[in-house]
Amino acid sequence: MPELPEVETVRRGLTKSVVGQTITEIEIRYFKIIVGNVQEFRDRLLGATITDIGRRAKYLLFHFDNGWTMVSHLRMEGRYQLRAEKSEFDKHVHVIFSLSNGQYLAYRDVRKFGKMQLVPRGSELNLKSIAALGPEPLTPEYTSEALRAGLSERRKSIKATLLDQHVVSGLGNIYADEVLWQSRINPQEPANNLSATQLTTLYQAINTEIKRAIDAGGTTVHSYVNADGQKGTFQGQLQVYQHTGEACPRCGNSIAKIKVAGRGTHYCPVCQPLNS
DNA sequence: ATTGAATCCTGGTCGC
DNA sequence: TGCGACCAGGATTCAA
Repeated sequence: MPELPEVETVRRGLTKSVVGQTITEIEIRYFKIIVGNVQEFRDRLLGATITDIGRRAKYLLFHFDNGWTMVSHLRMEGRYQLRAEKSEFDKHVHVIFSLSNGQYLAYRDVRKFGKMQLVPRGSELNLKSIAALGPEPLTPEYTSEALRAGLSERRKSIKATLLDQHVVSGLGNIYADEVLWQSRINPQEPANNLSATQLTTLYQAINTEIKRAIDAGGTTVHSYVNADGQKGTFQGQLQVYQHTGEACPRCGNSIAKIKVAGRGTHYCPVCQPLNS
């Protein structure tokens, strides 16, 4: 599942490969990927040139020279592919942009959970879903005080709270498990029950982990591949995610997998104990 | 206001 | 070998 580091990696790859390109044709094979009127989506992007690509948390923001911005969320398995021939796309490709350089930029999504939406440039941050996002790691808005305040009013588990994009944005199932392990916090610990030390440790771990993952080009799990077709390497640095039954790198005990808030959760029961 | 459940999807896995 | 049942999982919607 692409999280902030993976989306940032995709953003950088696409910035190199498609900025400056003009959309000459659009083929939409599965309409439900598009939020809003499909015909308007198509009409507004035909002839438009990509000027730059931004990002907010896990949302990609394709800015066009005609004043429109395409907001794209990859959800579970969405990814972009750049190919020389349309025939190279399989049945999971749902939207194909023909580019002025003759290449094709496609959106592929096996589970069809991803969404694309066109909004006037500058209004994307006002979208309900984006406006409600909490501060994201590695930005001035993400402070230890913001984290403390956000967690203090949540009684549900810290794992569920980290997945909730309203407190901190950009984390998903992989990095939530990893930062909790780094911080020696039990995933089921109520968010408002963290000690001051745990809060400080968690705050730092989130920044550090996200930065390291971005530097590594993200984590490649299952279907995730960035726009260049390259794989990120951060999976080699994961300590608990998908390491069920293996030895905890810190204490040697067995990594457990449980379900928290409906999500598979990996942790070490020995060095991530519940607070008493 | 917060919280939990249901929802969307398909490939993979399991049991027979 | 095949087939039905079940599951994962981010964000949204709805209900409590």
